[in-house]
Formats: sequence, C-alpha cells, structure tokens
Amino acid sequence: MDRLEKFDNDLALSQKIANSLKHEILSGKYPPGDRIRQDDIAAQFGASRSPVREALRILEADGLVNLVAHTGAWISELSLSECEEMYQLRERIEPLLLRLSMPHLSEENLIELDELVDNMTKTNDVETFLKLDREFHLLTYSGAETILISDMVNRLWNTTQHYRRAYSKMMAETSFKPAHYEHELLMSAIRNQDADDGERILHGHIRRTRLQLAAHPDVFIKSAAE
Amino acid sequence: MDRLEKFDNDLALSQKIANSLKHEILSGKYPPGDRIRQDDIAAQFGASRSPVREALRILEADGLVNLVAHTGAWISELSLSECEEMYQLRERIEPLLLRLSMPHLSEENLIELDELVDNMTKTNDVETFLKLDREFHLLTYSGAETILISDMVNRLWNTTQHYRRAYSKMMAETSFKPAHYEHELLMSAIRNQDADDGERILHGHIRRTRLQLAAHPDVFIKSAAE
DNA sequence: TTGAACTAGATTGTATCCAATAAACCATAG
DNA sequence: CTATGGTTTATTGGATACAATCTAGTTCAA
Repeated sequence: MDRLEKFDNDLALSQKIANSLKHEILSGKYPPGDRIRQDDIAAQFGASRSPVREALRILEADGLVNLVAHTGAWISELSLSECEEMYQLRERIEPLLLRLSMPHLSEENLIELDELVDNMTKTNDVETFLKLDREFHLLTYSGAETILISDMVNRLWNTTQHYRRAYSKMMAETSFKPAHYEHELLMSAIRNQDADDGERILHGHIRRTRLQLAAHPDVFIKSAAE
Repeated sequence: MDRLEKFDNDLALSQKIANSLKHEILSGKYPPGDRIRQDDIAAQFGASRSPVREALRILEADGLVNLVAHTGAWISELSLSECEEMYQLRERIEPLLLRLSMPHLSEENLIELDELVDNMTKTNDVETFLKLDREFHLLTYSGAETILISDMVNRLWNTTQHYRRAYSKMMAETSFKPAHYEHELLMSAIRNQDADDGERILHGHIRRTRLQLAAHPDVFIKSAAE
C-alpha cells in the first residue's frame, strides 16, 4: 500500500493530493475537528481548487474528512458513541479477515510477526508502538485473498487512527501488558492454525480497547487549544 | 431515508445529481458494467460537468460506480468472488445491527413487519419481492441508534442490489419458500427479544443466499448484449 | 494478411472566472 | 447594554475554456 505512494506519477493530480493529505491526517498533523480550506491546500500544492475539491471527496469516501455544502470541510471527528460503533464493526469484521488470512501466511510472515511483537515489548514511545501495532495487525491480515474486505478493514483503521493514538498515550502511562499478552496469544493461535481461537482472541483484543476508551470519555472532549 | 429525497432543495446540485443517479442505478436502469459519460449526465440534468464529477465521486464512495483516471466511470460490477466478500461482510455485520435494533422496535414496527412478511408470501413478481424484502430487513434494523453501522449496512445493500435481483429472478423460477420460513423465524426471534437466536437465523439467511449465488456463477457472466 | 505506428476524435482533467451561500461584523433601535 | 436586522466579506459551488490523455481507426510496411 505504502509502496504505491512512490509511483504517484501518471496518477491524476487530485489523487496525488488526496494521498498526500491522507498521510498528513493519519500522522496527526491535522487534529480531528480542524477545518480545511480549499485555497490553502491548493496553494500548498501549487494547483487550482478543482483537484483539491476532488481530493476532498476522495478523503470523504475514506471517512477522513466531512464535507458540508457551502460551508466547508473538517477533519473527521468521532464522538465517543461513534468511536464505539467503529470498534464494534472491527470486532465483527477483523476476526473474519484473520480467518481468511491465516491459512496463507508464510513462515517468513510469522517470523516478521514475532519480531514486531518483540519490538513492541521493547518500546515505550507512543508513536513507535502505534506504528508497530498497525504493522503487526495488518500483516496478520495480509494472507487474505480478499479485496473488498481488506479495503474495509483498512478504512476502519484509518478512521480510528486518532483514537488509537489517544488510547496508546493513555496506556503508556500505565502498561501495555494486556495488549502484549493478547499479541502473544494471537501468534500461538496463528501458528496452530486455529481460526476459532484466533477469532476469539482478536475479538476480545478489540473489545477490550473499546471498553477502555469508553471508560475514558475525556479523550473525546474537544480541547480548546490549537 | 427516502423521505429526504423530497427535500432536495437547498442541497448542492452535485448531491441532487448523485441522489438521482443512485435511484436510477438501484432500479436497474443502468446495468453493472455500463459506462457513464460525464457529458451525457450533465446534459440530462442541464448542468455542467463540474457537479457531475462530484456526483460521481459521491457514488464511488457508495460503491455504486468505479472511476478510472483519464478513462471514465462505470457502473460497479462485482465478480463472483467480490460478491461473496460482500455477503461475508453482511453475515457478520447485519446480525450485530439486528442485535442493536431489536430492543427498540415498537409494536407498530412489529405489525408492519408482519404485514411485509405476509405480502412477500403473496407475490411472485420479482421487483415487488425485491422491494418488500429490502423494506422488511431494513425495518428490522430501524431500531438501532447507530449512525455509522447503519450507513455501512445501507451501502452493503446498495452494492449487492443488482445481484439480489438476479438471485430473486433465479428463485422465482423455483421457490421463495426457504426465505419465507427464515423471515417467519426471524420474526419470532424478534418478538421473543432473543438476540442470539435472531443473529443465528439472520446469519444463516444471508449465508444461504451467498451459497446459492456461488452455485449459479452464470449470473456473473457478462452478457454481450446492450 | 497481419501487425505496428501514427493520426484524429472523443473524453476526461485542470485552471479560471463568476455566482450563490453563509458567517461575521456593525449599526441601530428597544 | 442587549438584541435584531442589514451589509460586507470570506469561502464554497458551478460554468466555461483549454490542456492532457486515451481510444479507435487507418495506413503503411513486412
């Protein structure tokens, strides 16, 4: 996926702008609720507003921005209940994708997964953990020969990225241990090719995160700053 | 949802065009694989291509059309395996939505649902069955106080609409009975407020349809005509 | 006869200009 | 001092013109 970004040539300008903005949004450069002005983006890319408007439509489809007619565009912001909805969807869909992926994971994949788990236990940096965790889970899904289901999971990860960051910051102050244990259990289920067990563990993993977020509603209170 | 269509005023033109096209696509006026030319649509609405392009982006987000840079737009067409993916998603998500909806369905809702089930048993017309079936299932979900999950299910129904039509035509030649039985069972689960049972029946209902479609791959062979 | 390259037409992508809408500000009246 | 109404300004939406790209058809050579 990231590999595609480098071959941006011969893509439509609107698509390039969308890709670029997407990265900036996911990296946290634009916080949820931020307004996006078409002129600003156009100037930033040295283009006119036409491709910018199309780019915003593309990002809207990805759930990354919200458009309101005649009013403007904002970085998507999930309320606590909307965030819980996204996690409920993930609880149902990701176990399915894992089941479809498991039989096709190679030994090389498993070794890489083990390394990711290992590296996660060794870091206390939130951004690093966030990156490794995302790599780990998406790699466990990489065996799936599906297109639409994989895309959907990708979108779910994108729209919840900001809140996974907030969750990680929260956990960094206490402990990542439960997540580590679950990652280890997930790996053994994968090694045993036990889809039922894998589904169960993954479901619980996502559910636990949802409940933790629900227990910390302060994450969703708009900070006046910035 | 359909109620909104009438208050189209003061909506952006692009959104009006998108809504209108969406109806035409779902009604079967444009079959899957059909090419859409921006000029044609623009002329049809007496508008320029600008809002048409935005409308196409909106429809792409709904999964109703596919856009290819510098080449054009086509009505979305699912291969057999892609269609199976959509059904697998539905098998996992719709039971969740039913669970969230069940506790909030009113007695009036239940009466209306019974009537829909009854009317479905009395018709042999494919388009009528299709319409009633859609109304029935979406009404069973109407109690859910969710936004994002409900939207997702709506999108899944939209993208599989053509294939539900093909399936119904297939079944019309044999029998709608299994579907009728499942609808009855679903109603009793709802009346008993038995979410587990409801989930199980609904999962099986969707799964059966998926397997039936997989057993009739001829539905997915592009007809040379038109 | 077949295949490849080139040309012409159609179609999409982008820039620019103007119109429509919304929001902020100011003035005036209660 | 507050609230309401009108005006102004910033921002988005749409139309038109032009550029870039693709596709199909034709021609010429092997």
